[in-house]
Amino acid sequence: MESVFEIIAEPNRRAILSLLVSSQQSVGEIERQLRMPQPTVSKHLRVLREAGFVESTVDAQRRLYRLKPEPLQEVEAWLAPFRRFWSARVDALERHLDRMDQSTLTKRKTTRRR
Amino acid sequence: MESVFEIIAEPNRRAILSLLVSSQQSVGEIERQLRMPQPTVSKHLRVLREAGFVESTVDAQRRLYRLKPEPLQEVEAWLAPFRRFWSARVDALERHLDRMDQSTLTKRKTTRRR
DNA sequence: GCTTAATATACCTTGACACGTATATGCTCT
DNA sequence: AGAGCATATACGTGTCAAGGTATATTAAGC
Repeated sequence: MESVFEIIAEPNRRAILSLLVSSQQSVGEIERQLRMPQPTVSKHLRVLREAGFVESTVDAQRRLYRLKPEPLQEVEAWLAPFRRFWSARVDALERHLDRMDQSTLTKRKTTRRR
Repeated sequence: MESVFEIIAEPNRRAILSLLVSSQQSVGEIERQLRMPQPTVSKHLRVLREAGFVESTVDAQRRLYRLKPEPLQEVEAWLAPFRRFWSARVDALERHLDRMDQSTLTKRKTTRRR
């Protein structure tokens, strides 16, 4: 389980991460919201913690888990070069469509991205 | 091999994708540049093609592979909510640093993101 | 101090997938 | 048509990680 990509390949872990975007959560809260057995949650949290995706603080018997940004920023960084690529493709497609059919130009313009 | 995340979990596949950012490549070119056995390249390309990451066109005996944007945009989309989260964290850190040490303010400001 | 709640860990089993080696398919050129 | 190159597929094997069940740890409250 070396790379950040292997970590987020697991659906349950992605679910946990998405859940933590809103706010920190205890193990029990995660368990209930995602309907997964407690050992499963704990094991995935361990993987996420060791990979730096989350950190935990102690609150009585509970442990509160919250996100840490670095690993996902690593994914973001890997993705960056591709972003240039696909926005170029979208632009090219739009230019192509503009030439093909002027009648739908207005409609498309309103929903154009970037 | 359902999700796009499982696809990009494999390091060789990520290498192939990164290689294709610059331009389309034949199987042999990929094989040589990444120093991996030909069946390995072909098998990974098959996975990438079936998942929509790449498409191929025939050029005599060669097959030229090029990127398709959609699956990686899916990753991008999943990542989006987290981006809000970590830029907030960075801002908080910067404010904190601004208070701590005014002497380095100028230098940091020049390299600040977003 | 004992019981209960919250979380972590141990152990086992199963399945998936990446790799290597060998072979098949397909195209080109003479 | 046959030889040679480029790419794809088949098959057998080993590894590793996820899940389930059971149990251990730690803290709280009476």
